[in-house]
Amino acid sequence: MSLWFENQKENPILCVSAVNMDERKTLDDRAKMTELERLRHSAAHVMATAILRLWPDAQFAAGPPVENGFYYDVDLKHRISPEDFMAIEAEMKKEIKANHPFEKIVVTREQAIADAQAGRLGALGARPGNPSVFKLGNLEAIPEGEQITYFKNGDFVDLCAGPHVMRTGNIGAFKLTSVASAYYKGDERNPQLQRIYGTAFKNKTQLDEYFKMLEEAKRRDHRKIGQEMGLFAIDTEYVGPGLPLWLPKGTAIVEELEKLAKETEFAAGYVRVKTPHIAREKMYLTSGHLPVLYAESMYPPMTLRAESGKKVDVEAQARSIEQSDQLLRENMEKIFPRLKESNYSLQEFEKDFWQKPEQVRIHLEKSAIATVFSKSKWAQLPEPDRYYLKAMNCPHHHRIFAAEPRSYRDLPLRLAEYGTCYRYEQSGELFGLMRVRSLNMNDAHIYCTPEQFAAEFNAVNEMYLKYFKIFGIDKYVMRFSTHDPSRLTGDNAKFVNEPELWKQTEDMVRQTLIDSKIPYVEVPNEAAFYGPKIDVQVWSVIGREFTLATNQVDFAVPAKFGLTYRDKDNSNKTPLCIHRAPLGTHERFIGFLIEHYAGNFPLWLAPEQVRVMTLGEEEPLVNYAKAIVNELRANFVRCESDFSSNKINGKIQDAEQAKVHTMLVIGGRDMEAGNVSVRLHGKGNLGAKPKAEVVADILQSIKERRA
RNA sequence: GCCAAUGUAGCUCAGUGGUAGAGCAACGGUUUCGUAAACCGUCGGUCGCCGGUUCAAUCCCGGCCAUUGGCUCCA
Repeated sequence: MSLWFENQKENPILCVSAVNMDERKTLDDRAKMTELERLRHSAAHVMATAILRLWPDAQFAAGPPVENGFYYDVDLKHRISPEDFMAIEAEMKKEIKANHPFEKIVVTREQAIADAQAGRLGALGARPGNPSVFKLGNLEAIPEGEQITYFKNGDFVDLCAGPHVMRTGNIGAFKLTSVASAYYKGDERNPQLQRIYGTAFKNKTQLDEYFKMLEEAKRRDHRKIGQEMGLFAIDTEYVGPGLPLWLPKGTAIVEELEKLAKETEFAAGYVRVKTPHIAREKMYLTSGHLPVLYAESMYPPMTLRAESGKKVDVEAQARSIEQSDQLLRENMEKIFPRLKESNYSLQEFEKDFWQKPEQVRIHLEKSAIATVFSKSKWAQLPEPDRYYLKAMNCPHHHRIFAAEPRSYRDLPLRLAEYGTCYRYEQSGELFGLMRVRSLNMNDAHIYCTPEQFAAEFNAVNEMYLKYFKIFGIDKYVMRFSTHDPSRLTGDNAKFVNEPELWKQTEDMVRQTLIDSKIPYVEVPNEAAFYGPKIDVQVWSVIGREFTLATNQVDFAVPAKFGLTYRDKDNSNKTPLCIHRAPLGTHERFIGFLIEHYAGNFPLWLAPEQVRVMTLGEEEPLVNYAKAIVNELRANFVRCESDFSSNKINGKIQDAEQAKVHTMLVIGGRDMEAGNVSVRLHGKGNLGAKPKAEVVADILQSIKERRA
């Protein structure tokens, strides 16, 4: 159940996209379950019933309806695989055929605890010695005074607040879809359970439609289309997982987006900067990314240290020392007897090294030398000099702010950059272009005074809306993320420890949102480490949901860098900083656009905007066609040609499959009349038109960024 | 990172304990075609990587890597 806003500003505050109708929603929320959700919730119970018939010792945790179906989390020794689905579905059918009523039973907390301990909850009967452990946990989460209920279908009794359909027979058509894993209550410290997914509908027709829709979604998948259209490639073997290569066609889109951003930002008073991709450790110790708050999302450092004019990889040495083996050392000592001397320095070693014959040197790996040599030297090495790949652009921008003295007259200062960042996302999180390790952010940092904050923050929000209009994005939610005070300090600290500033800035953002009447939802505990933020969550047409744009407040880091401006009263003050990325990253944004348009990009974005093809290869005809190609290319239109000996149907087939936006088909008749025949991708033949008119229309459409 | 599934030619996919096939693409030739596939031929693979079992492994077993579906995390 996802709620979104259809680009309207009617209801100022709004409800949550309840992806999980989970155990701990309020009873009120649960009562709002739609008919279909009830049906799926009931299907989850029936599935549990079936699983218990096959594996009586299964322990169940939570089994809610979700956006496209339902799941039930189960703890079971047997690993359920899709091969088991048939058997489970067969048991489910029996339960549905039996048409048991769903009976609601009200019990006392004492009774519920006793039943759980007897293993009777989420079970077909009492299971001595096998208590319903997860149900006990769920019981604890139910507030005092709230009614505790069971639902019973046939022999199966479950702790459940409902609601359900009347009878098992009301579950029309269902199918198990996948098995995944999930932590109990979503917490990775809890045991890992098997999550069995299924879906259910009122009838077979709707179920079939759903699977058809999934097929359609597969066709639109950005990974598939990106591959077919030659937009990007991910070369895990040579480049690395999560590090996409933009092929020429994809780069065309990248550059159109950058052009759009640059024009928009220029008009909004931004200035552009450029920064390197790496920085020294001090940068991130100062910003707070290191040592804790962002460390696990960063690539490990490159460690450099100058010694006798050579770069030495100190970290590699350290690792090698730990693993060094005696044999290696002995072999090395045969070649370099002085290694046995404790005061043998690296400089001396180097001299000796270069005196050895090449055949010897060639077999000595650098790391082997480091291993043997540094064993005694390690303690003498100076502090390593570490460089990190940047995970964010802000620290570099802060240093640009610091590069010159600033006056209140300079503010707001808006520094923009399409900056490339590198984040070490966990391996299981990588996903096509949507979740990658190298990302190009449509980034900018706005340094302003508290008085300027609301106007600047709003201007950023307005910029989102402007972009969304261009791309026809009408399903989105603004998510206002705040901090969790319990995570300012301690082992699982997630936010900078500035409780007062958190409160002030969160109030400020909330007020700005309310004043501007932008609909939003508030989500606790999801702020950036340096301040509250607004993310814009969108849904691609195939129902994939993710965060595109972001607008974040930073009250903490400018102060850590000692950034100040001279105010009217001649005092030095710390600016506020707004981090914003309305187009998110190229990777995710283009991934989204591919699915949004199903690869059928509007003319201005299309990788290949125009293809000119001829009927035949006669010279005059080809020359006429070439002149058109040249004219378009002279106007920066991405125009290709097909003058091959292929038949026209074949050429058209090729162009349609390549999703070329505009196809210009030229034969003798067109040439004689000074015409071209226009065919639009997916729209068929529009017939012959005067050449000049067609060219002008193409240029105009691109200029206006027509949808 | 965790759980599960998957990995065969550029792409989509067959297949087998005895060192592999199809269609499309690519390349060469023939064809000169008015809006979604003209015809013929050729090339193309360390069957993800490493190890084990076996006379013999792409197939069986183990480890690793990657992808996918989720979990956790996030632009």
